[in-house]
Amino acid sequence: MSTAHTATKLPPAEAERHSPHYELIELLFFAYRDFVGGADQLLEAYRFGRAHHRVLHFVSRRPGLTVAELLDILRITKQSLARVLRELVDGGFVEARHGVVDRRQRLLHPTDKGRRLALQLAQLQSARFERALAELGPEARERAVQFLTAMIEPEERERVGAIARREAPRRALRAEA
Amino acid sequence: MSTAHTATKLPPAEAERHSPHYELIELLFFAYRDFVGGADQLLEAYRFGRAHHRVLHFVSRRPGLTVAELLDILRITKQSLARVLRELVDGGFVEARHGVVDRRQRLLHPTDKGRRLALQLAQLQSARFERALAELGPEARERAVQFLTAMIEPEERERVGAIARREAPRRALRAEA
DNA sequence: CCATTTATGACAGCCATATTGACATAAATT
DNA sequence: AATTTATGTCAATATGGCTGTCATAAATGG
Repeated sequence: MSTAHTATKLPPAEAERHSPHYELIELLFFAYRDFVGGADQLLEAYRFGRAHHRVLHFVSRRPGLTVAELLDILRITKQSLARVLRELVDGGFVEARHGVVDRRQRLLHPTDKGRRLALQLAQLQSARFERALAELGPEARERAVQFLTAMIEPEERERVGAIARREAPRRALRAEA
Repeated sequence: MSTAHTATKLPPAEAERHSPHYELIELLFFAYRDFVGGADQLLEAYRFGRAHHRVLHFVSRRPGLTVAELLDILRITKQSLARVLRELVDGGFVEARHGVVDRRQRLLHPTDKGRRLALQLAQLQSARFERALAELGPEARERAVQFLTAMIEPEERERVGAIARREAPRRALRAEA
């Protein structure tokens, strides 16, 4: 595979001269599949899909999130978000309060019911991390954070980190009704 | 949040008494999104989707794979596989040779064209690992393998490992035409 | 104050990926 | 000869995306 392990000078080859990290590629594929698999099952009971989960998750994590911010996080289109958001609102999992500072905005909040479901889902996925970390050493958590962060596009990291560490939105104050 | 943070005895709670690992959950979400994102772009040029990628990947990794084995790896239904496999065969990326030992089987092989595309995709994703690992220490690779393995369902690990380490299929010899 | 931009919603239609269920065929196994 | 296995196929359906277009209300800039 593009090798040439003889002792020649080995032209660095534009793409990548090493054999690909197949093991890592596959482990990440299977790890992610199991990671989302558990939640999917629970969601079925509510007739929700992954899209609902993602929306509910970020709304719970950042109450008062605007639709635009959510679109930016999820990187989907308004139309794709519309249906799942409507279903979550109709089902009483999320509610939208119109902004006071900017009354065009719909600031999204989880209801108690939404918070409970979001927590349940987070605990499910968290349990997998908990078990994995327990199998590894005491520094495993910190290392996992570093590894996963390194896997994210550098330009994205700050934004992602802000969400993950639950910092205040960079937008100014946003009172709401 | 089912809390009761008053200073009562705090029964250990069946599910999980700690606050969930939100940071890890979100980092994995974003890391995976970026991980598959690059390949998705390349695949568009061929009018293929992720499903095609997965099939091509595993067929390239395990030439001679049977349809049943592939279904077992991907955990999708026969019908879901049918279209993408047909498109890959029609496009000349994969070819099926009927088994000699068991003539019902279709042993799947990548063509040269298929191998090239698979390699290109693997290099793309591999480059992300390469960059990430370079940012971390020299033991990062081994640690990543351990972490990702720990994230996989224990009962799945052996099977996954067999694929990832590219061991011979557990089924006996399978000559082919 | 008017024009423009912004935040959001909504409709129609399309595509990709997956599902289930039913049925068909050929080959292997008992 | 009967059954099981490996595979294929058809029809119908769900989900989660997409694009394009249009509408409305509110904010903002000249």
